[in-house]
Amino acid sequence: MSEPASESSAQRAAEPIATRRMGRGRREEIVHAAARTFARDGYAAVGMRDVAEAVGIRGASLYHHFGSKEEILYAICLTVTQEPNELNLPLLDAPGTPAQRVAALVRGHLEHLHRRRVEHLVGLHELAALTPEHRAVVDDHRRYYQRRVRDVVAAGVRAGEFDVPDARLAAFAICDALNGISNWFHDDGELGLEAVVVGYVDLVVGRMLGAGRTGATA
Amino acid sequence: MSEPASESSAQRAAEPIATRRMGRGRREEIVHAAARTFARDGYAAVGMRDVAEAVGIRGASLYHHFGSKEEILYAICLTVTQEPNELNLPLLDAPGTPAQRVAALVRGHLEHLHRRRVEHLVGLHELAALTPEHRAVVDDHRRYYQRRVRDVVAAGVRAGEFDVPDARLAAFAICDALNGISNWFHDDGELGLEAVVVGYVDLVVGRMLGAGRTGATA
DNA sequence: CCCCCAAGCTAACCGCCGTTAGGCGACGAC
DNA sequence: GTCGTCGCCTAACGGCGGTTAGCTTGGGGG
Repeated sequence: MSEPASESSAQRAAEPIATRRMGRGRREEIVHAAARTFARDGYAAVGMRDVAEAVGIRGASLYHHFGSKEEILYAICLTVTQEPNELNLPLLDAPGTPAQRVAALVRGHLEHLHRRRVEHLVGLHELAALTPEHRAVVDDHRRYYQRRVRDVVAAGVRAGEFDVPDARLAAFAICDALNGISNWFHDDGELGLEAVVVGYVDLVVGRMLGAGRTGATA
Repeated sequence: MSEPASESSAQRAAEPIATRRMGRGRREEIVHAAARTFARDGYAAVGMRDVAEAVGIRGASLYHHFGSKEEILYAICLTVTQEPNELNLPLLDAPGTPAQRVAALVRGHLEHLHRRRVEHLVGLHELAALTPEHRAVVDDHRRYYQRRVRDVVAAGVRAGEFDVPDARLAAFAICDALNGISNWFHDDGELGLEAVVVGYVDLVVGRMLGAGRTGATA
């Protein structure tokens, strides 16, 4: 939806990023490889040459796809803020009770967290390295997500389905608990993704929000 | 060199004699100043000269107190992992029901989070910059804390006071929700610390752990 | 009274890393 | 065919920043 018109693309040629369709797959490849490296060693400890090596090219060649190192980080951060907004938030607009919709959001959030695991690790920890403008965009996306969560919680409270004194606090607790998962979840751990999804839907919807008595969590 | 630069002489004159005698407190002063700077600009973007300027000395002089920049970061990380272990975990050994003990831990945790706010911001986000050995120590402290939380949750479940299917998941959710607070809490916000403490004790102990029915949370 | 050490300073090094300049082969369009 | 341009290359710059070396000073213990 939101197409951030970066001024840096104007200096390069009369061809903005949006029309560069050739390198689209390449861009995603670079972003993903960079995310993996950043997640393992930290953004600051990884050089452009390292990122380039991860995709089999030379460091300077990266500048044919991205204007700067920070732009790569920005792309990573967008996939963990903008993408959930586009994929998960529609679940809150789907038909059903607030409990059902929150449950669907929790599941969708965790599946996205799992699918883009390395990107989330980077996007949660390396925000300080972003340009102030990019940081503002990312923060806006995240704030909007939290606000939508808060709104659906408040709606559930008004409908008598949820029972929490403060929808704001509950929304914060929910979002923090969900996002924190990416810090400890491992594919090879004792807990499978589905077990975590079921457990967190129960914890969040059934217990924290107090919707267990209506039995509408499934 | 008979006449030093005006700037350094001004700094020297601005520092009373008290600075000279503080051999022990100087480290803490540096750590706190560094934490504030790291929290605002990010560890990588802050140079030793910046940290030094924050305490009124020159960059090279920092090496009389710390062996490296990473050692300062390590000290910060210890105050947000080792210190909670020493201050908060004893609350779990105090007399009382599991619900009361968890409630006390939540309060203690949030108060420490507030007292060492900048240190927590750094300690949560800059772990990647630590030496592998230091990183291991910090991770050990954090794992131990989480394990103690899990154990008291499990104890409450065995005592019939809590009602959660998986103590591990509940402990993760609790710790993540608590630590996440430092990312959004502001002293000048609408929510005061005490309101957050009360709200989270209710959310975590009363609702997530299901101890509301026994009325033992206070 | 003298010596030593803690704590600070200036100067400088040096290696890393983001970034730029300019060239070269391949390939699709005309 | 030829032309442009896309993607990649090599070479190199520029400087930032952590770290070291060596000096000065002031205060406290012997």
